[in-house]
Amino acid sequence: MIALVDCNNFYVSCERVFQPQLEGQPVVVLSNNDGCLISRSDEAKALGFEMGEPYHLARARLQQHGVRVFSSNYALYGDMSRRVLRVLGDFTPEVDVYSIDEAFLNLSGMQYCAEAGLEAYAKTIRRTVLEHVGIPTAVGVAPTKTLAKLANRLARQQAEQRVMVLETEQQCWAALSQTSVEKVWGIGRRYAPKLQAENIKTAADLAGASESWVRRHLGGVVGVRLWRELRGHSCLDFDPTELAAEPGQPTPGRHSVSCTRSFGQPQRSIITLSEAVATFTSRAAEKLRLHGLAAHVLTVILGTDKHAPGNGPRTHTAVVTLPTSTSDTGQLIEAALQKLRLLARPGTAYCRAGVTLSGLEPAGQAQLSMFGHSAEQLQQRQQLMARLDALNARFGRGTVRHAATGLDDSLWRGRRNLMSAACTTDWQQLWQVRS
DNA sequence: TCTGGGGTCCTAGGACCC
DNA sequence: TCTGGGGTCCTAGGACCC
Repeated sequence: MIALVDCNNFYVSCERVFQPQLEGQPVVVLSNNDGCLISRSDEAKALGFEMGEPYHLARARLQQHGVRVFSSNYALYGDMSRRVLRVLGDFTPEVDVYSIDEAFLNLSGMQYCAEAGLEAYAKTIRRTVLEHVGIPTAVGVAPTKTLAKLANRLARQQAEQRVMVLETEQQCWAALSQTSVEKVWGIGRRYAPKLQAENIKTAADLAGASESWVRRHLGGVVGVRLWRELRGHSCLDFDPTELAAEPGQPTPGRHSVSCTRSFGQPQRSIITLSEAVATFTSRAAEKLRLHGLAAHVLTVILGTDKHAPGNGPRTHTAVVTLPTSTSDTGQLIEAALQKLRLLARPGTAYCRAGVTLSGLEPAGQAQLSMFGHSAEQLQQRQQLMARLDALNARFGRGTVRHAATGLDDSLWRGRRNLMSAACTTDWQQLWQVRS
């Protein structure tokens, strides 16, 4: 059996932990660049605010209803997420982290812990996370990941306990018939109307369709996998995440690492674009080293205004294959800027840029003659990166950085005017209690 | 004026090669 | 005059998820 633990309205919950006066109040959290609403308290949902709604369109109504608005504070949310995962790790040795606010727990073989039954065990998980971290969760338990997601949705509708266990086949079918098909994990805005038109209204209707029908109408192998999962046959890998891993230990299963951002203002100057791309490359390289990985493919991305009329391509990409894999910021920046100069068209206004690193492999698979460096030079560069990361970890991101990232990011940096303090990860922003 | 970012997987067309 | 087929790489985009 698989449990899905989901921290509903996670970002709002994080803000509430340190500002308890927000409890019971309508609260929303914005995306990067203060662009859209990405987390809403139940009170804000009840007022009609939608997921992904543009902030500039919602602003007047938010003000009118006295909704508290926050820019996203990923330093805080990331740290709270790690705390939740640490608690979950006490309930099973196998935790598969799905996103910042969701994780699958493998409960097979945990019968001896769950003697009082899976429902009691799920309630204990929920209570413990709330007591230790202050974050509310919902827990769905079922035979497959897709059914656990479905159980989780139903759990959220429970008044108090927010736990739902689907153990028997009858329980699974009952849950499937209570769930409309567009709520199924993997059915998005394109497939939902198609299924409705075929008179498939509920998850049970879909599970009851024939395999060949599903293969034909639901994207081939992807649809069949979903269909089997709904019928209780596990098709999605359970891929335990190494929670205790020290930073720098290779993280398996990852295929790419990116850093892309929208600019506060459109940018035309190659100098500004270069500084932004160098900054994003540095950040991606940090992530790479944190996961103990090295990349041998780098993609530079430039995006024009995706909301402007016209049919031309909205993103332009250029791919570099590096001589060998690396996680060295300097080498990655050099490669990225070389490509950027070929990609950027003079006079074009770009609204977004980024870098994706792929072709990942565990770092340290000695890459001699990398960019013409000897083994000693290579070792020195690795030590340099380790020092850089240690300094930035201690004194804050960007304390020591490459000159190519520029001195002034105010031209291109996105807006984040409403941010709460990074009160669990930054000594300068510790939580203050006034008497 | 102002519309996120980070992922995965799949498909399609053009250029190029043999 | 007659103008194949298979492969790779690149770019772009679609679909889905959180």
